[in-house]
Amino acid sequence: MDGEKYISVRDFSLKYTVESAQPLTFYGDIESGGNAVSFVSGSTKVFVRQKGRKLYFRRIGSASAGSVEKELRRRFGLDHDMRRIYESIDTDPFMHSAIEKYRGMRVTLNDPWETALSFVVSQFNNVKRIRGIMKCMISRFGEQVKYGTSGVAFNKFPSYQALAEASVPDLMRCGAGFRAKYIKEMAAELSAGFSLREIRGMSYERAKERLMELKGVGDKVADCILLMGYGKLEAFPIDTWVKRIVEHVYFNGGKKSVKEIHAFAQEMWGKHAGYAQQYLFWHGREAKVGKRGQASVAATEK
DNA sequence: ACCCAGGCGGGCG
DNA sequence: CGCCCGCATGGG
Repeated sequence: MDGEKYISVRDFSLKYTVESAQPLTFYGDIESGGNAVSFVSGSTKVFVRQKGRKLYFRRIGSASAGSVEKELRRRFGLDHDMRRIYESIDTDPFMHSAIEKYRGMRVTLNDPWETALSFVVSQFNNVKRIRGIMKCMISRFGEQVKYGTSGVAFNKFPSYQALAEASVPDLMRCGAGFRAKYIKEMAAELSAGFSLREIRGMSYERAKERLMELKGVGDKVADCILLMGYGKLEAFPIDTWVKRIVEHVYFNGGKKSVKEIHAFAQEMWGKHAGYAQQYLFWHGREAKVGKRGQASVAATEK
């Protein structure tokens, strides 16, 4: 392991990024109130912490410092043009306060398989339990890596082959519940040759259609995979929170179908709708928008 | 006890 | 198509 190096950053918050229920949140180890995190990338364990405009990192494993820096830039969206993105999603008072409150939160870009597994596990589930299930699967099914004589050891992210070979009861022992059969079947489809690589070259619409052929992947999970696994920033995942928040903030509480909300989001935020979604989701969730006891919020207020 | 959680698949009209 | 239901599990 080499010493610590750093990347200069601006409009970046490691804390908000890792806390906001993205794939890394589900299996990375968040420390120091969100200002530090460690995670395994390939066969290398990476430690990251932020102090002001410096993002410090160190590593255990074979990857070079240069490749880790490149991975961090890619993964944390450090090269996203935040000035332009904020400009295009700062459409109303609600979005404005979301941006103000969580400035620096990035949409992360993760491995497609890691993203797919994370969001299949996320369905009809809560963040705390998703974390527990992901960590269990990593420790039980991920190949163990050891470095040096000090006995430093950690597990790689499990391969889909490993999960395809696992039994449903084994997966359920990690708390996966009724999702266990989806996980096994999706892993089996990938092992049988379903190409996640080919998705990369497809249009958003075609890619979504293709991903939804996987067991356990529906409209919402497909959009999550496209947004956080492929960097398709126009994807707009609609979960119970986003649906409730959009209805409450932009339609005065009126019920809207998922289809109507997709159309609304595209019209409103276009190619950066995915960024708008992440800020809507996190700000709305923290403020309990549309839930009992929330403070009043509306797009037109004030 | 009861309700909910970053939904999806399957069945029905 | 759209609608409705069941689904494992743990925490509030």
